[in-house]
Amino acid sequence: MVRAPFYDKNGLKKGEWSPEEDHKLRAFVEIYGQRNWRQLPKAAGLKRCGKSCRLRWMNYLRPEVKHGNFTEEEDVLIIKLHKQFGNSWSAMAKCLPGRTDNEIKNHWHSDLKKCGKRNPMTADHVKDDSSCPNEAPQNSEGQSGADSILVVTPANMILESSTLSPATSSTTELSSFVKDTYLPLWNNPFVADNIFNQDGYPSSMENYGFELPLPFDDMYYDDWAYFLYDLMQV
DNA sequence: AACATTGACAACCGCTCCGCT
DNA sequence: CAGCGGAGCGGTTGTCAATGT
Repeated sequence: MVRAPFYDKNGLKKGEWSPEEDHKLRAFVEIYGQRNWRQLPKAAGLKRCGKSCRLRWMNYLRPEVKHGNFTEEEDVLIIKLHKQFGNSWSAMAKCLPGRTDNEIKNHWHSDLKKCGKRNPMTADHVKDDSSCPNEAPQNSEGQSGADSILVVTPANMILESSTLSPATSSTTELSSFVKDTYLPLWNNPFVADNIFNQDGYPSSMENYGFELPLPFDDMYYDDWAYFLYDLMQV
C-alpha cells in the first residue's frame, strides 16, 4: 500500500519501512529520546534521512499513537475542528489525543470531506462551534479572526469566542447571575488568567476584587476553560 | 473473469518557522 | 541583525485493496 523500498542517489533508503528498521528506530528513540533527527539515523544504524525517521516515529511508532478506525465522536470533533482551524492539521491533532496530523488529514480527505459535501446540515450544525479549548489559530499579530475575541486562560490556553460569545449571543437566555458575575471575567481575560497560580490551581478571588460564589474552589484551570467554553454555548 | 475506478493510508517533498551563533 | 541548520507542517504522491462495471 506504500511505495516499494528503493535507494536514492545519495544511498538513502526511501519507501516502506521494514520491521527491522522500525525496531531500530523505536529502540533508539526510547533510549535517547526525540532529538537531533538529522544525526539519529547514522547513530541508529539506519540508511534513512532524519526527516523520514521523524515522520515514521511521529506518525506510526510513537506508543501513544492510536491505530484503527476513527470513532463517530472523533469524526464529529474533526468536522468541528476543521470549521475552527481550517487545514491546521497539527492544531487539530493536539485536540485528538492519539491521532496524528497525518492521520487526521488523510481521514479528512478520504472520508469526512465528502460527508460535508453530502450533508451540508452537518457543516451548519458545527458552524462557529469552538470544539477545542486548547488551541486556536492566530495570525501574525497573535489575533484570531477579525470578529473574534481572544480569551487567554491559564497555561496560555486560548479560547476563541466567535459570534457565540456570551456578550453577543443569545444573552436573553443567559441568567443575569451568570452575566453579572462571569461576563466581567470573560471581558477581562487577563484577569481571569491571573486567578490561577503557577501550578494551575486557583488563587483567592478576593485578591482580584471578585466575590464569586464560584465553583472555583476546587476548579483546576482545565475546568475553568471548559466552564468558559460552556458559557459560550449558552 | 477482466478491467476500471475509488478509497485508504504511509511516505515523500518543499516550504516556513524558530533557535542558535 | 543576518545567516544557517534543524524541526515541523501541509500538500501531494504512490501503491494496494476493495468495489463497481
